Amino acid sequence: MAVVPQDTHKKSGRAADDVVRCLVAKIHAGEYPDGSQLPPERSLMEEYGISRTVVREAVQTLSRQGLLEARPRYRPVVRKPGYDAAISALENVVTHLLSDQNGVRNLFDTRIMIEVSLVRRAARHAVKEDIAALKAALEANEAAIPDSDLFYQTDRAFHGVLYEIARNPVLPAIHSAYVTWLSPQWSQMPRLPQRNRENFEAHQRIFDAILLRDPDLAEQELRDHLDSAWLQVCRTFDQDRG
Amino acid sequence: MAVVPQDTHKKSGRAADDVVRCLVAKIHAGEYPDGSQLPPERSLMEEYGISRTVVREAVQTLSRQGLLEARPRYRPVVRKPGYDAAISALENVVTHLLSDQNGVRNLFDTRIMIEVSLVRRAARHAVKEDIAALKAALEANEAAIPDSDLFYQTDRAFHGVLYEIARNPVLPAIHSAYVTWLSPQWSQMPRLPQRNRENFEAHQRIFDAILLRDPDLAEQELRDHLDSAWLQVCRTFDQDRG
DNA sequence: TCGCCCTTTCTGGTCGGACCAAAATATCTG
DNA sequence: CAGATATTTTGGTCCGACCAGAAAGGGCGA
Repeated sequence: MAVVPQDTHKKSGRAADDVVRCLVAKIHAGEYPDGSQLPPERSLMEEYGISRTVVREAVQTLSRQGLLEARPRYRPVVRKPGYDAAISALENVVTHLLSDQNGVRNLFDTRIMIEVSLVRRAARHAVKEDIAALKAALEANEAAIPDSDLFYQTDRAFHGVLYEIARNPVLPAIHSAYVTWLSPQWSQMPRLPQRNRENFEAHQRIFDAILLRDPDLAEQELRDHLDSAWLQVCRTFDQDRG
Repeated sequence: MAVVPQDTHKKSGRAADDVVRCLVAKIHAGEYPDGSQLPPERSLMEEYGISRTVVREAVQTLSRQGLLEARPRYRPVVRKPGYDAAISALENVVTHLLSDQNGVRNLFDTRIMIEVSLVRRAARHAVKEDIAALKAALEANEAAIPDSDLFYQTDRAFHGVLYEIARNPVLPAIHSAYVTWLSPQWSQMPRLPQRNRENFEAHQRIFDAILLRDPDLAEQELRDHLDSAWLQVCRTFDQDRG
């Protein structure tokens, strides 16, 4: 019997929205614990006194938003979404926003802005574990210079360490978002060991600046690094730059 | 008779996803111009050779993602989403992430980080139009000290100017996201003219630091301002702080 | 008794048809 | 021509049905 949804007749035109609200509340309240599976659609339609159509619409909505994980023929699984789930919900929209070089530039600028903040913070507050992690990432990066694919991974990892230093779970999610959204631009670039080395050396300089506890220098090195990366992208795409 | 969608039989288990992809492509390609309305569902089901169920599912998906605006009983309208549309798609997820004070703190920290970047940038690169805008916002803010509601608006507006100085359309969207998501915390705080005055003076100091072209000072003033705001919030909610 | 395979049931995915109410459109009237 | 009215369109909801894959149950052999 469970809770007959007290029929909160919002003035909403959509029946599914009420169900969505109710399900959200239940998930939020822990009535559907994280990882558990939702009742079958046919149970829900009985419980809420609505048709399966509406149930499915509600489930789909929650699924699109990342609160449910609905694989093709399995029962939907409750998933308290992480910060990264949130970001994946943006995929289609972001694709549109990035359709022109302008959008890419705008996004890239925010990346510069954020990473500048991160390195400044690192230069001032990094503890030795952070330094060690950076150093490890840097060495892996150097070792990967001859292998461009591996270099790409270690490059990402190095920047990823920066996003973790603040110990704010939002930031790694943002990093993975940048990687995902900007990778189309990056992955088409020619990868030459020569360029790998230059990028590694940029990483090295950033690392050194952090070691020196010099936020301004770290910022400058990072800006140079990312500006250079942007130039490479622009050259690859043979388009005007911002 | 319209374009029979070349039936890109992806291995996808969901029929609606194919339609979604196709519609996204058409919107993206301008075949459905921004602002135009989508064909009726019954036309689409004929065009794609699918049932109305699937059509509706696809439309709903796009609507949730902000590419369509589907008011209850109107034809869906094509909307090339702006950066803010993207953010509104996150609402439910973010609501969950903010369910505990920890999530709020994490989000607020990113706000501090970003606004620090903004004021540093302003201190270094603001042109006189920016200064003028800041000054105007500041004066409006001061004039609103006795009226707490109005003060809240002008407070928001002052910070909003900071987000506009970089002339990156992503940033104002982020600002409005912060305002939307963090307002539940803020709006329940007692609003006293005394506190308004303190906040205004903080704004004043930030503005002065920008005028002085002193990024470090501007950063410090902004941190003090936001840290203070956070303390107020914590005190209001009588919860432990991070 | 244990483990494997087969059958039944369950469940989500899709379909087609139907009805309603509101919106859009056409039509009629003054 | 304008406004009121009738008709068509269209989205929202519901129903019942079928299919195919997944889960569960049961029987058989070792």
